[in-house]
Formats: sequence, C-alpha cells, structure tokens
Amino acid sequence: MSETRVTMRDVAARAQVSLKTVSNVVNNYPYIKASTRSRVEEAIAELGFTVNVSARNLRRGRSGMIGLAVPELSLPYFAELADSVIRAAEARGLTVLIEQTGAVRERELAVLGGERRSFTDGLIYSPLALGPDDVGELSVVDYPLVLLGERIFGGPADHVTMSNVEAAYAATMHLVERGRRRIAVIGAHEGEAVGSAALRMQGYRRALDHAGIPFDPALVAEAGLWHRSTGAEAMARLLDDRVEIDAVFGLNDALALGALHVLHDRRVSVPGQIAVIGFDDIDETAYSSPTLSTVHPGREEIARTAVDLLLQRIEGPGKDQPFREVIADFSIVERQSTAG
Amino acid sequence: MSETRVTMRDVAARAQVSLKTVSNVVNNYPYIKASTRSRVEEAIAELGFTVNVSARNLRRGRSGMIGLAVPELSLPYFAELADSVIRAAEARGLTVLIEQTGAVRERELAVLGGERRSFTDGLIYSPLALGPDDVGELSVVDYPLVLLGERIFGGPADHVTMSNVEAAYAATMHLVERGRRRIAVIGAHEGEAVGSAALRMQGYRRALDHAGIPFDPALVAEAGLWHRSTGAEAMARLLDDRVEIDAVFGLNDALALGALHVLHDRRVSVPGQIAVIGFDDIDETAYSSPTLSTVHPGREEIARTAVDLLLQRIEGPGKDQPFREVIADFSIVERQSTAG
DNA sequence: GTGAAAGCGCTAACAT
DNA sequence: ATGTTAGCGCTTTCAC
Repeated sequence: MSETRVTMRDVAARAQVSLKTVSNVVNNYPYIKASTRSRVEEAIAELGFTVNVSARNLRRGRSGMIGLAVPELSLPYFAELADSVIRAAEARGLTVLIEQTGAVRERELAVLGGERRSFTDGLIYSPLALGPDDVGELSVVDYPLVLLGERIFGGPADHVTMSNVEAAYAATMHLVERGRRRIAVIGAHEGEAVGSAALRMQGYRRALDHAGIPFDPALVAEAGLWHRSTGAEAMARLLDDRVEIDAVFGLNDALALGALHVLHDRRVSVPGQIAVIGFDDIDETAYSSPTLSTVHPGREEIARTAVDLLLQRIEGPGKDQPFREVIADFSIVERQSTAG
Repeated sequence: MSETRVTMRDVAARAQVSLKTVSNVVNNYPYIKASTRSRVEEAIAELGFTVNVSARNLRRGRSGMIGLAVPELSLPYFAELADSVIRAAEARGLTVLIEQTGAVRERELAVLGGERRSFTDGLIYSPLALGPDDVGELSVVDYPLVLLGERIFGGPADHVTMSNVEAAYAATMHLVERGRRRIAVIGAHEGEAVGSAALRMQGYRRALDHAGIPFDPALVAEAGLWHRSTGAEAMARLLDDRVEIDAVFGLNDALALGALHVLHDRRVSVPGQIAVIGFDDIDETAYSSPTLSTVHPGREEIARTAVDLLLQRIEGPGKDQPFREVIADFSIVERQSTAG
C-alpha cells in the first residue's frame, strides 16, 4: 500500500542532476537553465515527489508555522479572528496552528512553554484569564510573541489592541445622542482593573460624565463569561429588578444578543422601549432580530498587524526594535437596535 | 538576545550521560535508574531544554499532527466542529492543523496535494464543493484520510456522516405532527443529486408523502450558500410571492436564522403563524428570538469518530481494513420556534 | 540500564 | 549554472 517515500535523491537520479539542483528547482532559485528545470520538474511529476517539510524545517531552523492561542473557537469573535489571522498569515506564506486555551489561566500559561513552541516560529497570543501579575511569565519567553487584547499592557512583547475606552465611549454616546438617559451596561467584572471589561466600563462612565448623566450602579449588570447565556441572565435580572432602563450597552455582541433575546421574550420593543448596542461586530449581529448596532473593532486590521509584527520579529527589520503597541481603528455600526 | 538552542547533546554533557539516555528520559522509556533519570531531568530544567520537534518528526517519519480541512471557520457549524475535533485529537495526543478552503472546488482539491500533507500524518476532510465526479482525485491520495459530510459516498476513504434523510424526515414530521401542512423548505440546490441539500430534500419529501401532503414546488426556495443572508433572501422571496405557508424548514440553522429574522421584521409571529425548524444545533439557536428548534447532529460524536478512524489508519489495527462508513446519531431539539 | 554509530531528507556554504 | 560536502537534532538498531 504505502511505498517508500520519494526523496530528492530519487528525483535527482531520475533527472540526472545533483541533489542541489533539485533543491534549487523546488525553491525557485532563479538561475537554472530552462532545460534543466523542466527535466527536474518532469521527474518530480513522474515520481510524485513532495518535499519533506520536517527535514526542511530541521535544516532551516524555521517551520513557517506560527501559533495562534485563543480561548475557544466556538466563540464567534475568536472564530472570526482565527479566520482573519489564517488569511493574513497565508498571504505572507505562513501556516497557522490554532491552540485553544479555554480561557483557563493554567492552560494559557501552559501554551507559553508548550512543546508546540518548538515547531512554531512565533506566537500570536490572546489571553483572557491572564493579568498584569503574569507579565513575569511573559518575560521568560524567548521566541517572537505578539499579544492581542487588553489583558496585559506594557508587557515584554509587541501588542495589538483596540481603543476600548474610546470605542465604549463612542458606543455610549451613540445611545445618549438618541435621547437615552437610563443606559444599562451588561458584562461588568467587579473589582477588575484591567481587561476589556474594565476599559469599556471606563469609556461608558466617561460618556455619562460628558453628557452630564449621573452614574447609577443599579444599571450595571455583571457577567463573568461573555456568552449569550450570561447576557440573557443579566438582562433578565435587570428586568426582574424593575430597574428603569431605556438602553442597554452589551460589552460584547454575545452579551447584547442574549439581552436582545430576553427583551423579545418579554415583549419589550427594541429600539422602541429599549435601544441595544453591542461590541465586536460579529457576523451574526447583521442577522439578529432586530439587527444589532455594534462597535466594529477592525478585526482584519488587527489580524494583519499581528502577523506583520510577528513576522518582523521572526526575520525582519523589527527583530531588535523595542516593543511596539499598535492600536487598531474602530467604528460604530448603526443597525435597527438603535435606529430612529 | 537569542542564545543558541539547547540540544540533547548539551543536556547529556551536563548530566554526564549519553545522548540516548536523555532521549530515553524524554520519551518516558521505563527502564532507567531513578538516580539517572532525576539527574537528567535536573539538567533539562537547568538548561531549559525542549525537544526539537522537527528533528523528532524527521527521524520518526511522523509528526503527530493531523490536518482538518473545512470551508470556513466563520461559519459557526465549522467553528464548532473544529473545536470538537481539536478536543478529540488532543485527547489522543494529536495536534490539529486547520486549513480553510473557502468552499472553493479548486482550493478543496489543492488541499489534497498541498505541501502540508507532508508534515501531517493524515487528513480529516470536509469538502463542500466537491462531488462524486471528484472521487478520482481522492483515490490517488496515499495518506490516511477521513471524509466528513455528504458530498461523497462510497469513496476510497473512511467516511463519517449523519443520517441526513432520516433527520430531515424527522424534522419535517416534527412540523407535520404540530398540524402544519404548508411547509416551505429553504436551501434547496436545484439539479444536485448529492450533498446535504439533496439528501435533506429527500427526507422532506418522504415525510410529506408519508403524511399524505402533496409536494408543492412553490414551497421550495433555493439558496446556494447556506448563510444567514441567503436564508433571509429566500424567506423574503416566499413572502413576497404570497405563497401560503404555515411552517419553514431551513436546511441548516444559518438559513433558518436568516428566515427568522425576516419573519420578525415583517411582524409574522413565530410559531403562531409560521413555525420554523433548522438543522445543525449551533450554539446560537438556543439564543435567537424565538429560540430555534433544530436537528442535533451529534457533532462531538462525529469529531471523535473521525479522529479515531484516522488514528487507526495511521497506526492502528484499522490500517488495512476496507473503508468504513460511520453514521452518527441525531436528535430533534424542540425550542420555541415550533412550540405549542 | 546505558552507550556508540548511523542516518532520517533536506539546505547552506563553498566549490567549480 | 550546477555539484560536493557537511550537518540540522533526534531516534534507532545493536552492542555491552
């Protein structure tokens, strides 16, 4: 069934050339006589040769593969991010190896020292459970690393993030400008100083301040995990507590979609009685009922930038530069849930 | 910044043992004196040694890595499938390399002969654009391969699929049993003989036959791509054409969710006026408004089975067995969209 | 229980 | 424009 693998040596013998010439052809070395090249290509085709990438990697000391560590692919934001990273990497000739951490601190740390780091040229790392206390773990890292997200700032690595505070400010102002004053927020993490939750809350409060609306703690609903289910639960709690509300800001889309679901269930009209805005602009927001206004975080740009920074650390001119922090652009996408 | 890599040779020198002994320790070879082992482990820790996987792979002729080719991670079904496959593979000590084909025939074929096949021990392959005519391409494959889905039956590879016809029959009967007679179906692919669309349509028609309901072509809406947007368009077309409808069967959840969206927009009550059922049981169906009844296809089981079959082809007792076809169980999940 | 030697398939350096 | 040589880091016989 499985014949022994065809090697370059076989191709060389068949094409009556040296090993090196075959290698040159395979690697598109430019200076090869056309006749030689075609003879080699013929032999390759006839024998069905493909390079052994393990051998190539060993020799080159590089694998052309980068890791992407995300919490979970079943969270749409990360699935879409992975999609974008794979495309961006492909455009640069890199292959992406996805690792799921489950947003568990232990597993997030394990990824940093895992065996996979030895056959990956670098890592794009999107932690959800790590915090500033873990910066130490990052500084022992001796391979190219790009951080994504807002868990760790000023860490010993390149960092791509978005302007969370400004974006949350803009989202809140979007509601304020439409006459809303009792704006609930879903997804807060009490006592947390870093992370998307804290930053987005900051933007929310800043907008209220700016608009002269007093901050009311009763309007803040916690949600540890940012899933549809927790968003739904938080929304239900707010309604059950009979808090007066005319708008909801979900700190991510999943939360907002969960909230939307509960509002629909309870026959609360959106945006009539309560306007809703989310954050992330996942695909689904364009097809919910009603469609969800949200913050578009520039996912593609983030992915592209992360890959580029990593590539520069791997080989490029950025190899020894000080660590850089890139902040991606955002925009507000207005849909039905805040219309009118 | 980057010191030269620590190799087994360095560890051996430090621990005063031979290369082989270090290798034995790293690979958990059982017969090593405890004192030797701990000395080696100490040296490994002190030097921060990790095995070079490229070298190991080259030597072993295996990488411990399997490919998973899917259309797109941004399609929730495939994101969730990828999640499941990664978990199942991890449990067997395998790493998964995801490849996106974009559901483009050309790219689906390219994956089969791609360079990545040379550092992957096998492939789990979920084509969307291929058909029976492409079976030939599969038979030249000389590595372990497991097919997923319903594009290719009786092909030269192991195959994991679900009982599409029976599941679609059950979904349709679910509507019939709730008194629905004018059941529209969204997502048909005209003139296609294989694939999920054709099989699910078959189940639909069989259920109508069984219930003595005449088949009405006016109730069949095409949708080439199974996205929310195409589902929404198809639903809008049906409504605009004023076809009499009391239920909708979306051939997948995305289509059904798109339809749900349009119904909500047009103030059609679900399930009051029109009941809706989908297919796939993606996470989102539990949080739409209303929640969506659907077919649960046993995603976890499919993933686990696929990994197991592949592993058997790679190393196990199944290496030279005839090709197997495994059909996973399904179940109907009743939610609000068909309740009452 | 441990060591010595060979070589997996490829590419980089240095010829020619 | 092509060939020769050496060796990437590891595992695998086969000795001892």
